[in-house]
Amino acid sequence: MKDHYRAHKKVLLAVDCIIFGFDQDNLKILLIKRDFEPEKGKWSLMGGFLRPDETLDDAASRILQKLTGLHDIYLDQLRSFSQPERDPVDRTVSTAYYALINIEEHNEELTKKHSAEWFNVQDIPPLIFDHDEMIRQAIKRLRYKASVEPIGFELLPEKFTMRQLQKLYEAILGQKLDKRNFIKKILSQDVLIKLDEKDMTSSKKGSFLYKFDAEKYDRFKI
Amino acid sequence: MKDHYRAHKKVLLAVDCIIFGFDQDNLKILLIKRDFEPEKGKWSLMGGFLRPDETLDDAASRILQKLTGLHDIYLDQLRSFSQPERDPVDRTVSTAYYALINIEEHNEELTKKHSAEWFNVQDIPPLIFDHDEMIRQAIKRLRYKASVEPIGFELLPEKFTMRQLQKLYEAILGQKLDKRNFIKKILSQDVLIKLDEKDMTSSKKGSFLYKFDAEKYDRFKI
DNA sequence: AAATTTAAGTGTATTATTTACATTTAATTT
DNA sequence: AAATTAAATGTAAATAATACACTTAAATTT
Repeated sequence: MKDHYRAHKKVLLAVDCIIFGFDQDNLKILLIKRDFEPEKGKWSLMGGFLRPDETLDDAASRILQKLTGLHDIYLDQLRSFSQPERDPVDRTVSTAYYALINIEEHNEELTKKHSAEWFNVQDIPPLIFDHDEMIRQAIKRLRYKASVEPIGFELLPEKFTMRQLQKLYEAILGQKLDKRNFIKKILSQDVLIKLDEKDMTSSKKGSFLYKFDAEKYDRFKI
Repeated sequence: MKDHYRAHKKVLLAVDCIIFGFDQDNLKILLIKRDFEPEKGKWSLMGGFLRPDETLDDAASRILQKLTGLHDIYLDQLRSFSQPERDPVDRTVSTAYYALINIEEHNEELTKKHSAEWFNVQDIPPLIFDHDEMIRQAIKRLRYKASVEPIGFELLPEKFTMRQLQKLYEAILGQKLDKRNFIKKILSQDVLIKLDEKDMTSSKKGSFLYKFDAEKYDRFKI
């Protein structure tokens, strides 16, 4: 190795995942009881360390898969957190990622293992290190995204009603929305396909189901 | 150190700075001729390694100050880049920051040292590693910022004309803007103070100078 | 002193987007 | 047949974005 490089101290690089889910009412985050020291037994984001042969994106996918068993999850890098004393054991810089997953479809795999548990975003327990700050920033980012591009494909079942989609947006943005204006706006984005099928569980009349037009949805993404 | 931690490989953590400046006509980026191996002599972003006692933000400030001599520069974290082979010498993850500085006020300090040179954003030479990708993403971020909040305080002299501000926006966004609509929009944001003073260099009539209202400008920031 | 030159400064009409707001409809249950 | 339930729907008003061209202030030239 070149001398110039040798002079510098290496650090541990961690990845922490803010895993968002939606349960038809509330935006939730998956937390785990940390099973090693320090702070063993406290609530924490799911995390792990970067391996020599992978990118941070790879590491986030791997860690997410370990917890959820799921491949091909939506993941986006949030930012890196680097307070020198954030982890008291050893200098560790952590890059936070956030993920969106469908709770209903994958609930069994999730909470069995790792003593994982979903918490409403308004109701997060005390967390280790700077994980609360990571969550704060992830929510801010998710809100921003919801305001500029369609979102929800990853958080909803394949077929969903307008009401469900609106509730998801309300949960993300933390505010009530007007039904007519919401529908108008969403339909103008032209990313939904209206199905010939109704969901009959919510009312006597039933409500039409929609699905995302994957191609148009992707084209919309920034 | 705890066993759990010992098992993981440490990496070098670098910081690279995309330094934006504006010369009254073009958006520019400051590059340096790299003075060590590998890739010695090639153009590169200004960078350095994280020290044990500092945050990534601190490191970016320090590195920026080394090159520019300037304190209190606007700096924002872009994201971390982690391809395993991005630096051929040793595994190095780099966190990119972008900075905005006023070229005119600081040109001497800058280009003397470190064989630094300003390049138009449309005209960046081949760079080492993944620095071109970092620049691409930084420009994208800067454009986004310019579209949602006032920008330019850091890139313009203290007093400036509407024409200069418009040219800055045009350089950032890479497109011509309508003069009347631009002024209307900027004034509606209520972050400018019109001075009783004219710049007489650009025309016979002279044009009024403005400055930013620091308090209102900051309140606008996301 | 009048005419010319130069860039600064200004307004309005049109279109698109966002917001506020209430009734009707389809199907089931009683 | 009447009542119930949530779904579905439209319009007017306000705000924001866009397109577009002439007048003005001061210096310079004739």
